[in-house]
Amino acid sequence: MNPRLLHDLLLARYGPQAWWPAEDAFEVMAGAVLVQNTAWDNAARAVAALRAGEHLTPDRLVALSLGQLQRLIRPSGTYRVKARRLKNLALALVGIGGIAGLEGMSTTTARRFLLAVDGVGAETADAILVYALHRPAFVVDAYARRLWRRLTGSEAADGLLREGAENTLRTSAALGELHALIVAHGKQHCGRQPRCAGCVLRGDCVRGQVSADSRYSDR
DNA sequence: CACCAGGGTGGTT
DNA sequence: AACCACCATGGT
Repeated sequence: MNPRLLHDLLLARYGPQAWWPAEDAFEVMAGAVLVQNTAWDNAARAVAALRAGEHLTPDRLVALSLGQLQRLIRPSGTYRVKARRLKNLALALVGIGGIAGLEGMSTTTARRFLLAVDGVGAETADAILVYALHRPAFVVDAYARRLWRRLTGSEAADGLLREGAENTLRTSAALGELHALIVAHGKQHCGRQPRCAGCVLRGDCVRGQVSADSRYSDR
């Protein structure tokens, strides 16, 4: 399965996703926590509330009481958990001198730093790396695993999927677009019919856009 | 009414 | 290492 081919086919079908419009890096980071297991519209309400109160910096967020923070982000769901996680992240950033401290790190160092925050797992860390810091990182999520499974018929460790994509595409723009496209494809398309998720590569759902012989090409 | 959404953690087997 | 309950709101 070639990530570049997948990127090109999905892009041709769904178009540019213009994902994660945010005013600054910390807004992306907060959004990445708030969207965990949550529909984006609900996370966006919480982000808007934080923005409206001008709380979207590490220092301002740390200054909020837990109760105030919980009240502001309530529409995003699991708000007691997320309030704690946002504070953990903001506090960790304050500890390294703010966003600049994170931007000064190499991508692998930044990734370790983010993963050390209680409440930031691999998916959230990679989303922050690619969408907030514009690093070449690929977000492996449930859609990507399912697509891989259906295209190849086998399982693969998250790390292998991630490195495969990162080693092939190499730019944050392409890797961020690929993840967004996979999500767009995964949610809008054939949610739980096992035979359908691979249609973009098989060419059988695409109405003449994709030739049927452009399917497998192992990396 | 059930089920899901741009997950992660902590506990149990 | 593989499961599992839990978190909790808003939309369909």
